[in-house]
Amino acid sequence: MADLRGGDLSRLRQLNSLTAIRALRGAGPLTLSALAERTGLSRPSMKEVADELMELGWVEEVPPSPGTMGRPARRYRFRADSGCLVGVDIGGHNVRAALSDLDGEILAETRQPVLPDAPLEERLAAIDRAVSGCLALSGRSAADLWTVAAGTTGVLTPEGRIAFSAAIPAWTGLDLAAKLREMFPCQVLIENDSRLAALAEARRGAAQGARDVVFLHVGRRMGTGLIIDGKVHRGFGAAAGEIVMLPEARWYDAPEHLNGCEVVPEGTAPEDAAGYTLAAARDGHPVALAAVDRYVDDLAVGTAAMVLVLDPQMVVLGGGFSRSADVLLAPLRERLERACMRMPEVRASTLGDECVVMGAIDYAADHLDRELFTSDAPLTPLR
Amino acid sequence: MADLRGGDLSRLRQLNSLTAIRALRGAGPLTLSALAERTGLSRPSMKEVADELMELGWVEEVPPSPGTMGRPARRYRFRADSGCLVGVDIGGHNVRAALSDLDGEILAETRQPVLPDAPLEERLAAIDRAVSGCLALSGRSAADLWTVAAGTTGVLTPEGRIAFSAAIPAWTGLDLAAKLREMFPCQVLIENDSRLAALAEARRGAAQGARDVVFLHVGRRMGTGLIIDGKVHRGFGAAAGEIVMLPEARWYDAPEHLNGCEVVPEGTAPEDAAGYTLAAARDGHPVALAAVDRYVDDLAVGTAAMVLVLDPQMVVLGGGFSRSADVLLAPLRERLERACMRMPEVRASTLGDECVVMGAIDYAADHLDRELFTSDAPLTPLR
DNA sequence: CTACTAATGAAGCGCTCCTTCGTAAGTAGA
DNA sequence: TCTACTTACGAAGGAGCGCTTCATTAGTAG
Repeated sequence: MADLRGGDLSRLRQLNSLTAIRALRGAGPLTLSALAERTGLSRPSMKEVADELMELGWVEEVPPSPGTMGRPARRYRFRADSGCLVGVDIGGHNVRAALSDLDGEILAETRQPVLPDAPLEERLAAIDRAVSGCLALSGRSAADLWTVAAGTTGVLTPEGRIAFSAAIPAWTGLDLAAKLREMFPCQVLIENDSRLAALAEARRGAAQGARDVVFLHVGRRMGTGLIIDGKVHRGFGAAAGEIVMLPEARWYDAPEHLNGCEVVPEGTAPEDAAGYTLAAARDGHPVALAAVDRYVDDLAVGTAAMVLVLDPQMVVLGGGFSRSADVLLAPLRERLERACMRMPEVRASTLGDECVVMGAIDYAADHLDRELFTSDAPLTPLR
Repeated sequence: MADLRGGDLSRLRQLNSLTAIRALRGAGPLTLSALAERTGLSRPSMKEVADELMELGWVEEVPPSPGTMGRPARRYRFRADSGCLVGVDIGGHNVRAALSDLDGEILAETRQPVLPDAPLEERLAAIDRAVSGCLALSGRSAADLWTVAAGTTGVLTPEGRIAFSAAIPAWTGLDLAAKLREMFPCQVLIENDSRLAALAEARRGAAQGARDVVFLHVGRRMGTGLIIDGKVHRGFGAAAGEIVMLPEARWYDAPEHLNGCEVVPEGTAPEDAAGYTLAAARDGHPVALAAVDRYVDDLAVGTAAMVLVLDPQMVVLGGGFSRSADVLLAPLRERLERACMRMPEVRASTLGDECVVMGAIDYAADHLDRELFTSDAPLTPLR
């Protein structure tokens, strides 16, 4: 029983304007006739709508394409550049940011290294530098910012506070949403990084087109992100996907099989240890293979639990260890095959390190879409 | 990027007609002025819409309510009685059916006993008798049927075939949807019984108002139903919620703790065994209490897995054993409290045996709503 | 230079909703 | 029983939006 509001004539115009914007966002520049055909409106009506959208600044004319038969047609395009979205990935060692236009087309990316145990201010400063860098690279100013979406490790509250973060000690307890709202004069969204990665994979990556996706962040810490019915599933308390907390799922200590393997050279930094084991396994080293086997044994238990609960179309493997997906995928598939009712597709991430920022951009773009296409407010003029 | 179709004037009228229907379905009979206020339309426009809906048969006039100041106002109501929905629960020992009007208001219920190992034809005949009984009780004919929604035990395929049913041997492999379409000349929907029970609890029962619900069917066989974002979650292959298949979740053999307890008298029918244990536990019998403890220990593992994955607002306990929820709830809560990131509310089902048929009715009503309110087809006249 | 193609722009029409205002049908009180 | 008051009804006039039609315009092809 959603909205009980009946429509005015102006409501109809609004609907048609939004339909036109949608059509223009979906395809490149379109002529008036093409636009009319797609929206089902007559040409004269379409013209009127287009004029109004031009006046409001949502749409602009581009030069007609030459070399066609007949009189050259006007072409219109959505002014995706009239604002920008920023996605931020706040990790332990790096703060990444990406800037996109309103269509989610990425225009600039930056990275700022930061130490895991850096004090709070330092990390916030890194965020500021990362975002400023993107703005500078793309020749924008903070006034062009419509939305900043940030993903970070740790368990969040629904309001955007950080309930707990193992990877970033200074993070726990912080009201990140409030801090970012102080820094940026625009809409601010906070989400868990694995969830954003999941979204990116579902939109642009390995799981493109799938409505129900389980994303596994395999790395020194396990994490997951769920896409259900095409949307990020965060749960009532924003704590969905935390199956790593269940001992029986055997995820918590699983990475230790790789980190503690005897093929890892003495004195290796903890974040590099698993890489040696995975590399050795790829070369057929029996001890490393056994370690990978034990790792996948454990990994498969929690994964099977998620698959059995949700029956997703696809499982995507991301995170640090997924660079060695060639070593992990086959044994993981084999175990899941035995454990699952219906075997989902299992794929490796195709987006790599930029996964989270892209997901953040997609998250921001989704939010914008919802605001645009489901609100009852009339279209406002764009500066 | 849903629909790119722009609107005509008639589209506006259609929108307003649907809004009016929606308003009338939500509240009882409404006067023209009340209707106009709720939909935001002006009175004259509302009148025109109402006239049209009357002509098409969707709405009818009821006598004005007496005793009011001023000139008595016309009142209109949605003709919920111009069709009916039937929900069917096909279980091992019983086939239940309920008949409702188009608003989901239940008008008749029937039950047909049937043996678990009865041949296929016998069970289908029981379904026919159960539905016919409902029609007779409410004075309807098969021609009034708009939708039949059936819930049954077992694993389904997305198309409504029965992939596997442990409780009803003759069921496995049956194309239930096709069979029911032969029997009833209307829309036929098939769903897993636990999912329908979950829907009923979310709409009318213990979890009313919650958008994300985990329903546990606790009984001789474990089953689950998930409501995510207010809708039944069936998964890509309609196999969601089958965590009982995961040995580590410790669900599969859990009921044995109750069935095999030594307080159960020799020679008790297997379906009654657990009842003795639960009753003895309620009386404080130490052996029974220990059995219940072991049962809940196991139950909590799989439940914690689902809660950690989904972070639902609520967990509802239904199924045969939930009649003894007083014995089970406290220890279950205690274990979940320790295992879960965010503790959900845990409640007992309030709908009892009629849970599945009610869920089936709600499922059918949802389907009808979607057809009505999201289709672009104009309103058709009702007979 | 002419024929052809395809988009443009203006005119006229019909539908849907809105506002306004006089009228009708009740109740409450003298 | 009559009058005043309240509330709904119904008709009239007006504005906005989209549709169809048709003459006009700006290109390409030969």
